[in-house]
Amino acid sequence: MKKKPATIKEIARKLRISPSTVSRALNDHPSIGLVTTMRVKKMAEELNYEPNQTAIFFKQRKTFTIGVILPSLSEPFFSSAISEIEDVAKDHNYMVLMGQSHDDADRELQILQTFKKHRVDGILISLGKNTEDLSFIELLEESEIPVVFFDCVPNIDQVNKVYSDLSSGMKEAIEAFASIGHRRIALINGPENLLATQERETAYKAALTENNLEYNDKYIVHTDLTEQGNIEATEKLLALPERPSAVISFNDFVTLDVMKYARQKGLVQKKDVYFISYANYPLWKYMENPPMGSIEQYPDKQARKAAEILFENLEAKDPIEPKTVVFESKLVLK
Amino acid sequence: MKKKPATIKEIARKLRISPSTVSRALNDHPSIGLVTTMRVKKMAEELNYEPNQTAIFFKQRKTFTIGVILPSLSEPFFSSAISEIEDVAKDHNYMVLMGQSHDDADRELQILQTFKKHRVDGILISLGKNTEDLSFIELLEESEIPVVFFDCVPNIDQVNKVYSDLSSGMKEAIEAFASIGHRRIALINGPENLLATQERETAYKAALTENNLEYNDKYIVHTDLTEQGNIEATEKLLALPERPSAVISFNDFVTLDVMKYARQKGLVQKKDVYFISYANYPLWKYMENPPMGSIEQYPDKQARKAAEILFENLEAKDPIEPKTVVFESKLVLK
DNA sequence: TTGTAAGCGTTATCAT
DNA sequence: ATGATAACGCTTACAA
Repeated sequence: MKKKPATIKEIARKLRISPSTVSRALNDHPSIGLVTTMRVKKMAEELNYEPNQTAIFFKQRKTFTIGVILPSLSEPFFSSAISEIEDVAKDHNYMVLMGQSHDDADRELQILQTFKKHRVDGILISLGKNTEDLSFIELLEESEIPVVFFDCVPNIDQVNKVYSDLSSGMKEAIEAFASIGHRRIALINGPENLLATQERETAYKAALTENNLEYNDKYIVHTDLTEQGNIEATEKLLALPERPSAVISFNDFVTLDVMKYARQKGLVQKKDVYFISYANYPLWKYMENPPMGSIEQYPDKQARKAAEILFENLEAKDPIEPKTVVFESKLVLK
Repeated sequence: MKKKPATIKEIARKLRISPSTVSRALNDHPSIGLVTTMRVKKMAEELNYEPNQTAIFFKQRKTFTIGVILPSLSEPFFSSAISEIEDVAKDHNYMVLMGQSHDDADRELQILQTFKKHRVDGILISLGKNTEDLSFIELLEESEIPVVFFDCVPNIDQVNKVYSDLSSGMKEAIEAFASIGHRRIALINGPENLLATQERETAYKAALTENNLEYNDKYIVHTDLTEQGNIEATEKLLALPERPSAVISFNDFVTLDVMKYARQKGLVQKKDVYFISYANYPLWKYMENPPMGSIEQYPDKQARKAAEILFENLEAKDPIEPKTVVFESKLVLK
């Protein structure tokens, strides 16, 4: 026994007035008499009337929904980002459609297409680590859906993007190490094809130079970010004749593996070796022996800004020039 | 210069055929000739036609969207839950609207209403810790939106629910402690008003009895789950004349604080005191000195099952009897 | 095999 | 102050 939700027509029929009057009354249109308005509202109440938003979405060509694509919510970085996004969306009376790419470019594209099908009003996206084909951006431009990239952003102009400048934190990290006497500072970097990897490398070299430290390519190793890869990278460093005394790694997860492995090899942290990494893991405070510091990238600030830019676009009458916002990363000592 | 998306009408006009033929051709309706079908598809391609889903949603009274409400994505438990849900949804060609209650009953209700407004086809919800007013359930029943509760479920019949039986894990934990000689086993429980707290307490007492251990109410303390609360609870236990040698806590986050505090007080883990807690933190493997074990509740299994039940309901012709599925919690030693 | 027309629920325009 | 009508884009009886 399905009882369909009440409609404006029904209210109109019961009240023997026209649907348009009902519509206006419900929207407190000034031209409708107080009495009528009251009668309509009362009847709406009685019938448990709820406007059919799908009809409204359809008519208004707007869904009050934004789509968010990010690699994985299991990374604290992104779960904290999406929380901010949800809050901003809520303030604008929008809902959030969510999709995880799991760093899979195909899946990313598929989510994007589904978002488009669902006619989201705007899109926030943090690209997956393997996304290389950026042609979808043109597609989005054609369909005039505003897009803001954050965190992992495409290396092109004329798009909205919010990201973190990795070099400021790298500089602080190397300064911090240098100031307590380290001269052999290694970098455990990520997969070589990643922009994020290249940025770290550039920043690393620049910061060494600024601190009058010699660059030695033996001190840069790479990991594919798996546990196995992290361990292999560590082994390479440990095998060096002049072992590094300080290590900066791609992210906290890498450092966790590296620290564990180094511990097994009998190395004592903050004595034999010091660690700093790009932050994506907020629970160091519980560790008995945390690394020396983390380079923070402030996912919440990035995400909020990205969402705000998106809503500026959504609420603007005329197209807005693409914006780029960069937040400095910052070393935070533990 | 806005170019509106192409519509079926446009294709029809250009091809000088009727919109219905176009519609049928696009949907591979068997009655339409192959030639026509081809011509239509070609033209659709040329015009970059994309069906306006909002119109389809409206007409079909379906949005192919499910809403998921959960307390907070920052808890690994829930981020892993929502990943499963997203995967199941994807298999059914559904999208996921996401809302975090942050354990705030008002916000929970508000999200629920927005979901209803957006006409989601179904809802998955893990109740917040403070939700006491369950009257919204009737509202949902009236609007005939299928709902499946998971993890934190209401204590009523005639609803779909999937949750974890806390007592099996508690039993295993106490057995594990008893088998290595512990006789003074404490419970650091959560806020007293929570169902989850009451369940733990009941299970704790039952398990003690089963293992011929004496129950002493001094060994149950409560925390409000803040760091401060966790520490105070620990202090109470440490102040006891006969200090417990083993501690089961409400969840891993509590244990993290407790372990840290105990360490500061000079207690050595797995010598002076042993820990087990309900799992919500998957990164113990990186710890130098993890607790003895965690009681797993398998968020992924719960969430998947809940989603599957939801889709059964969504795809069923006739109403389905409410289902209850219980997974046993399990002690996993580290 | 294809076309015609009605309808989904709402709102905006134009009349009265 | 209120009503009639059309329109949003699509699907689907029913007709031809």
